[in-house]
Amino acid sequence: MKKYDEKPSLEGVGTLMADVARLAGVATSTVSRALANPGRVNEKTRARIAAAVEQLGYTPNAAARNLRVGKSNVIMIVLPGSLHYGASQIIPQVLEAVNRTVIRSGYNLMIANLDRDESSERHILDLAFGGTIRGALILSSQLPVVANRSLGEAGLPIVSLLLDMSDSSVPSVVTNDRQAVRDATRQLIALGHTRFFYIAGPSGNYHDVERFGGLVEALQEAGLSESDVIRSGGDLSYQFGFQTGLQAADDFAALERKPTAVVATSDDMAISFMSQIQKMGWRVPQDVSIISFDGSPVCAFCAPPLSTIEQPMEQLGKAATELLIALMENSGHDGNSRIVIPSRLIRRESIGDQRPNAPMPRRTPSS
Amino acid sequence: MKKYDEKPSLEGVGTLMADVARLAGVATSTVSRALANPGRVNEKTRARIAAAVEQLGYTPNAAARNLRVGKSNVIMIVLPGSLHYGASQIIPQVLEAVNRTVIRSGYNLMIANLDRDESSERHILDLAFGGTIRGALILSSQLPVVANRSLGEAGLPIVSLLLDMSDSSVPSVVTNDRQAVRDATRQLIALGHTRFFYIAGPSGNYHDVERFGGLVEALQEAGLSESDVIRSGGDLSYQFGFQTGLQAADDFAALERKPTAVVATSDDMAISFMSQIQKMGWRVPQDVSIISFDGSPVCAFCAPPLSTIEQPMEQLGKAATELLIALMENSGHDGNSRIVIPSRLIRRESIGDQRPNAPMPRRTPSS
DNA sequence: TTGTACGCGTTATCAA
DNA sequence: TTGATAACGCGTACAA
Repeated sequence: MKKYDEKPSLEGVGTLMADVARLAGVATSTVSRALANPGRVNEKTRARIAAAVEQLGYTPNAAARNLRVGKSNVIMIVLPGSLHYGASQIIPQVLEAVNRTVIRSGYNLMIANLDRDESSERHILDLAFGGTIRGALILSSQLPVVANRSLGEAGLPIVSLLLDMSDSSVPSVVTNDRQAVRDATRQLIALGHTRFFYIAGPSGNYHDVERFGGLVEALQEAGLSESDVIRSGGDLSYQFGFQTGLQAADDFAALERKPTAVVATSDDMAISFMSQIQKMGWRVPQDVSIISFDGSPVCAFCAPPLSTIEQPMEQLGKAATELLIALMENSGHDGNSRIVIPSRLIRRESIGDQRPNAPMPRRTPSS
Repeated sequence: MKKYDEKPSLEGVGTLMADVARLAGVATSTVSRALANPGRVNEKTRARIAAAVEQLGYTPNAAARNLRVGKSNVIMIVLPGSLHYGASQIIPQVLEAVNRTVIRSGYNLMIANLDRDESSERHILDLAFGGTIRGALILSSQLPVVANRSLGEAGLPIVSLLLDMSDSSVPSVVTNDRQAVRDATRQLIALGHTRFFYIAGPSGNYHDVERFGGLVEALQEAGLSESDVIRSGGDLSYQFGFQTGLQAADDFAALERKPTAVVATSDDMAISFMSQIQKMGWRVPQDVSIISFDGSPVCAFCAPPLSTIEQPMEQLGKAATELLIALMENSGHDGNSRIVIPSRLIRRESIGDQRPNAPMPRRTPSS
């Protein structure tokens, strides 16, 4: 007989299933059964076991169980590099919704950050290939790949949240950004707006493509064209949306013929943009109308209150998590599903009328 | 010989240490050693093993390792019930800082939410007693306790973040809220303010006690007293800071003698409060000066830009995580340590001068 | 309905 | 420096 370890078990978690079994006067297998499948054990012994569990404060060891059953109960959420990338407001909300759903289903949530460096990719792959996680929720446009391992080939279910990756056969839960922008733009056009200013997030991004696309579609419907919209932003070096908005304000100020309607791709951008152009002398909405994206609560308290296309984070997080869990539990993986959740414009005073007979006067700022 | 399982290993994680050993022509124990302690193995075989690992894309199974070594590499962060409780802005920041530090140290971060119900407490305790986690970071004022188990007795290191629990012998990393409010209040008093309005978060809360305490201390220093400050807020039924701010504006409007200085305990409250009282006809800062807490970036873009006491989330998260890891790794647990990180007032235009000869005129709103 | 016995994949001990 | 081997704590096939 050998003494390997000093400590017979995990720190402070002294109680083993064997202890429970001893106290209840049964075998460990009976305890295991009583816990996992109470129906398949005599009611009386089940009660005795339950009492012993209670008395000892027994909690099954997760590592041992995971090892034995060959699967974990941890879900990983992969967040884009910086938590506040343009969209500082929405990540926490989605995280909360996801976490709630995860817990409610008996799983645990682990966070991973996908920066653009190899070490964070490797870290994620270790989690996946090391069996730590059972499934992954991705909020980033690229699946991590290092050397001969890639998340797609880890053999675990993946669901993309916010970004549509269904054409890469990653089931996705997204909003109908394109349509939402199209509808919002139609409203602006109906109010007489014909010259647009678009403040992009990281350009080429799925969201950027969809949103800009929706804007252009609405323009074309109305006989306008892509040349009637001026793009700003899209610079990856601006990490905070606020900075992008400030830069956009400078871009705006430099234009000869001012657009009258602005579509910003995040509330942060819109807030700093509006603040800055107001400082420069333009009035919102008399001179410039603004709408943005995300539906941050703070928009209601801007001056004027900011119109924003609400991202239904609660529903998105919940739907994505439920889809992932379904994929984890039914091996019947049905491939490239795609769930679209509608977002809607919350219309507030930042939208103004530009028609010739509009109730509110237009003007050109002095400077 | 019996066939227990259909699948010989974890889903999609087919490669075992035994496979690596076979390919490299060594025993598994040598592989294990080469990975954990490269110095204690012949350089040539180490290289052969490394090549085999690379070729097979081998990743060690975490559950098996955790089981064997009796400890996990997961840190849990316990967030207060609702992610946006008054302080919607700071949780994501702290989460990011914590996560970065956790990953960099080779650990993983798991999220837990401490709602006020028993199931979430039980969930947290299962994580702790089940050996899933190795240490915990707490952002909630109470340690979970259910029946005969309590987090404090799980035998794992705990560090409190933001809330001072060092008197309950939980090492804590906090800001010097009391002093920060005292200093800010002194500045307001120096500008002639003598009547204050305080918008509380959850009252009785550690933060509330500290912040209100700091305010009162400054008043007393100046020969004023607690009766010169009117409290609002503190209502637990208001989940969002924004709602608290709106309610506070109504409270403010109902006062006979208006205070001239407002201290809000979160930026959200201050933003909606300011917006609302401006709508009602008061001017900021001519009639009312406002300072708040958190240092949210958005404050810079309010009208007028909002003064706010910045919470150094980066440093807090980093310090707390490093402390926790130190406690996890050195069993030399030194008990009730306490790290205080200074917060500072970012002074902006929301603070005005109320002295008789002040450059800016006061006035009373018409209504 | 319950007990016996084995193995999940890894690390650590000991002997070679 | 390396290899054989015994655990870590649990779940499950099988026998009783």
